[in-house]
Amino acid sequence: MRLRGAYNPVIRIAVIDTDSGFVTVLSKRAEVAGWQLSRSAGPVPPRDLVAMKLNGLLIDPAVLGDEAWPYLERIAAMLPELALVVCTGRSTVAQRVRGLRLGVDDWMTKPCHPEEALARIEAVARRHNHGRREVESAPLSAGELEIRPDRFQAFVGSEPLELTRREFELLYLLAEERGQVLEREKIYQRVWGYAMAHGDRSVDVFVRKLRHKLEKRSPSWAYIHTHFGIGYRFEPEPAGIVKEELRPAPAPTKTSEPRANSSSQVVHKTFTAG
Amino acid sequence: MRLRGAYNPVIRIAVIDTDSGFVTVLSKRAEVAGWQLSRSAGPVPPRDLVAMKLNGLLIDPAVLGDEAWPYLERIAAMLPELALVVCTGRSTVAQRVRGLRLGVDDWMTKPCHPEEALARIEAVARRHNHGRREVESAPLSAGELEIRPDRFQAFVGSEPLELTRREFELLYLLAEERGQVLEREKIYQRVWGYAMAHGDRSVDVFVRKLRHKLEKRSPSWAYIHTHFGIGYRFEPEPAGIVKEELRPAPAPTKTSEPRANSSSQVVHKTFTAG
DNA sequence: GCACCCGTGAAGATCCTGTGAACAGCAGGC
DNA sequence: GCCTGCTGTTCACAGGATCTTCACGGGTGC
Repeated sequence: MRLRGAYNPVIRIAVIDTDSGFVTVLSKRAEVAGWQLSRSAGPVPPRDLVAMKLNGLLIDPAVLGDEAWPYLERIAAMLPELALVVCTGRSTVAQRVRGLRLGVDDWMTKPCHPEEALARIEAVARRHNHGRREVESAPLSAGELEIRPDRFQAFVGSEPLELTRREFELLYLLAEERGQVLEREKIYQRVWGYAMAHGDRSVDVFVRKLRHKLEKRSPSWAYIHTHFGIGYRFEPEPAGIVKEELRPAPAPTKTSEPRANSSSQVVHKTFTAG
Repeated sequence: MRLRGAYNPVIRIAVIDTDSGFVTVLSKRAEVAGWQLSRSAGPVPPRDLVAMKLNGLLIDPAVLGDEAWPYLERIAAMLPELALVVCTGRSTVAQRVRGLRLGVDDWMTKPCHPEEALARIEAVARRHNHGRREVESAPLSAGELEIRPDRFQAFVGSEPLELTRREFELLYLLAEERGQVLEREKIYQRVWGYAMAHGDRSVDVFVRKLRHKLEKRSPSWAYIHTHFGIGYRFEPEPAGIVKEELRPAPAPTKTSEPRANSSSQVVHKTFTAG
């Protein structure tokens, strides 16, 4: 195995099932296909699933007992990217529909063939990856900035910004979607890999850190713009633009003081949207 | 409670199947869910499928005979965005795996419950929309206006209207339903996400703010029209038009004064129908 | 002419973001 | 094992931006 970036192409799936015969066969097939498969006979805490950075989860809810529905629901909500496939014994139409509406991606009935199980997981993953970006290794340029995924670092000239990993990933995501306004939830989902908890301010804090480091190395550019009530947008712009030219008539009433950059306060915002 | 997008795209699916009973029930359910469903008893040329702008296709390959595999393959290749679901009689594991690997997203076995069929299509579509850049990122044009969901903002030329989030969502909703008169309650329901309290004037206030900003950037057009006792309608019209051409006979009575824009008062209303 | 509806402006409440700092987790070095 | 530096997370506060609400008056339909 080799090191890979944050954007790893290895397919990692987990199986939660007590039918060891089925799981063993599945495991063999998965190995042939080059997938990483981990198995468990009981519920795995959602936190751990997050840490495993899974692409798919095949689960028999029967092993969860009463906790099955809440568990599935929690998983689906926390990890919307995860290919969540159920494979279980008899079930009613209502149960299947409930599961699918909850966020389960596919529902198979046992006995099911391992090959079909893999094919279905694959189909879900393919569907999911469609919208996704291709291999990311090409450096991006923006303003004075050069963002190099191969180094997990951004540079101004030859000076690195000394970004930490999360900072880099956030910057890279924003820069990839240059010009687009990204909602906080989307950002969190894509950088952290799971759903943002209500009230989490991490994205804001990291944006602040990024701005700080960006400004240190590239003071005359503004890169990250706030969109009130929505999220952030990446777009390199020469700083100091206050867009006066837009005002039809400045109408210098009385308080016509320049209002320019007072001391160290810097205008990060363009507030295109509120 | 949080803000939500107001964009509710219609889901369009097609069914290719000869089992008219099944299709009829399906069709009923789809209607209830607010989906558009079109039916066909034989193969539909891929070109036509493209033109239909479908979100999903439910198909029984049995009606295609020998052409089934190539047909499925062509569809999957031409329309990777389409949720392609098979629902057919008995099949072998090998057939199912082949189908899934070809690009079929889900494979059900008849007899299958219509509700489950819809739930599965929905599940595929949901998965698909996740990785994807917003479905509704296509900008709308109206008069001098360009409405860009990717920026949560509307522009005239390159000048943004500087709409806040709510203002934008309201404008976008109205523009999506261009030409339709929308009741206040409906508008509130879709933009705010919950039912409007009796006597709430928020919609009116936001329409006013919108008109104000629209007029600032695009003074020679009227976009939002009031329908007394009902609600509002979006339709870009060059300003100053009083719709004389609609009256059977202009019959220039006496009040033929230009009634043009007196000072700052502007006519927002067209009052086509009370 | 009379109810009712809508446009308008403003004020207060509410929500959102920037900011600084404290806290927790982890890895490496001693 | 213990200390230390680096990261990432969480919290509380303050200043603004935005949203809601209200009252008033003119407009509209009957």
